[in-house]
Amino acid sequence: MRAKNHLEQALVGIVGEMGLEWPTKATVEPPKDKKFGDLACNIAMMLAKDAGRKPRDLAEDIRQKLLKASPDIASVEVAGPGFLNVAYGPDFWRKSAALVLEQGENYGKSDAGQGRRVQVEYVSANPTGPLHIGHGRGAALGDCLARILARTGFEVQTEYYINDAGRQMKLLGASIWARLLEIAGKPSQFPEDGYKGNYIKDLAQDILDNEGPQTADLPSDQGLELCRVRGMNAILDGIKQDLKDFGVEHEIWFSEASLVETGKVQATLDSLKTRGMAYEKDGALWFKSTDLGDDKDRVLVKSSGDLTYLASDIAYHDNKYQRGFDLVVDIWGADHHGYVPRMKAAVEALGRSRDDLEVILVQLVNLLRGGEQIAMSTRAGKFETLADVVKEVGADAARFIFLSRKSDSHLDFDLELVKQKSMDNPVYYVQYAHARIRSVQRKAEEQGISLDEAKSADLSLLDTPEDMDLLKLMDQFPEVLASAAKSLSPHLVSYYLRELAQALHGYYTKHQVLGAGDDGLVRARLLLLEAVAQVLRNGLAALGVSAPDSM
RNA sequence: GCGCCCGUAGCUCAGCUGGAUAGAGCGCCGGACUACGAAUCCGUAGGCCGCAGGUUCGAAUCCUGCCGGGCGCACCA
Repeated sequence: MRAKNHLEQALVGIVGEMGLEWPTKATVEPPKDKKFGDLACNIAMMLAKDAGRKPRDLAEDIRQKLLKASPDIASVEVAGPGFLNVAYGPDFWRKSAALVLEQGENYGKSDAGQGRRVQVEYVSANPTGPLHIGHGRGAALGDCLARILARTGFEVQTEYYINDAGRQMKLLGASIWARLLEIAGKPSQFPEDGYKGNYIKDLAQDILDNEGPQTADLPSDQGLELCRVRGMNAILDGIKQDLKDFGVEHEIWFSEASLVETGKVQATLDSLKTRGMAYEKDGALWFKSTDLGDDKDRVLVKSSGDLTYLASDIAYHDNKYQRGFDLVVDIWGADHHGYVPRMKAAVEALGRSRDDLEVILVQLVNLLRGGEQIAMSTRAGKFETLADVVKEVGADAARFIFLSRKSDSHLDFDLELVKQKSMDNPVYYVQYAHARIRSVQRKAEEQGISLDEAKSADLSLLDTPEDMDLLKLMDQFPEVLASAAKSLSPHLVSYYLRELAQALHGYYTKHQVLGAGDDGLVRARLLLLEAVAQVLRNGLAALGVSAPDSM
């Protein structure tokens, strides 16, 4: 980050002096291959046409100016079609370690978001049953995204939307009521589309235990309502607990029913009508979403007078923006992708830019055990719950797997593989790097070398290629976070951590720290290791994964 | 039929706001503990980046058309 900023600034200055404009598409980034230096820039190729010169000639000019611009720049080479390959001197890189230690757990943070207010809404599963593994993926993603955004200068709030107003809730009540009557030995009819899981019977039993056997004699409308409310609350409590055990806590739990009851839905519908975005036809109220890129208009109020889910969802998003969010991020299961165009249309109809809503679609999780697929369906009551999976493999391992893939690719989650403490689950690889450093530090203290003492070490003793690799990687961390935030892609962070851990393990194998011989060198290396440990901690914290002192 | 996502090494996947010989882990094969934790490290082999066109000085990356897989196309949520 320091290096990139430094070079970019220098180049912008030089380009300006030459009377040329800095193109937004110009890039300054680490090249694929280390032999091309620390940073490569394509500016000469971008500007060649405007300047009326050959890319390589232009690059040569810039090269000369760049060398004069800063003593930190050790070398500049013109390569290939006109790349500028820039290398910084060791002293420049050594400052990375000092900076990390100085900033501690704040290292990596930036103000890239400039205080924009962002809401991340995720999981939001209907409270009709326990969370399954697919919800876990959304939970990990949303939670991690919120952590990353908070570290990069956004003001973030997390939220869970409870669909407590619709048909599914009635169905839940009916399912429980039927089971309750069954247990009480009364005639009952289980609803055709009802929820068949065993937890429904447990809920029925709980209600009977708490309310007494006479509950089964209630008139059915009262019984249904009791079961609906009790069932929903019990399931919500379970969901909250499961999320908590997974390291996920939403700040706001927002009720759909509250929107309906307070007349917010009606108000939003009225405002759509006022804007000419809604019209009546066939006894129903329609949203004119075709005006805004949807392929057909959508019903808001059914001819029966009932609200559709879309109506309350539009009102919900209206409410979000009224709460002052600049950007709303919704994390949905990929099976809802068809819903995106109408929601984007809705946001526009509400008078916002459609870019003020970002929908992240999370592909389904393919749950396996030893290569064999495990079937999942909430309705049929056959599934492996999130709680079961977390219990079996641990929250850290599960989270890391979820966060190691971009969200729009399918994910194979093999319980047996995830449990293995090998590179099949890189979480252990990264955590081990941290634990290893901790172990060295413990040994150092046993030998009477304190960490505080090491902080005054002479960093110029760090001069091997492996030292430089670690220093350079640490310098990249703030930018990794910023770019993960910008592209809403937490997996960038887990890939980065794997790379840093790899460099650390390599360093560890090649260079003795405590056995370095020279006292000064021992301290310098201890300091380097503490800086690496700090970055590992900061990165893992951004993922919501622990950084253990020993394993 | 229309729409969205995916198709990169034997397997699981990065890379996709175009850039220099396409990367990682696992697996295979071969090495490294009388040194701070071998949950580690080092090395070898392995690729018409689904196919065909197009744009460009330059395409895994952008555009078009096919092929294959997944998911959607309700006055359900």
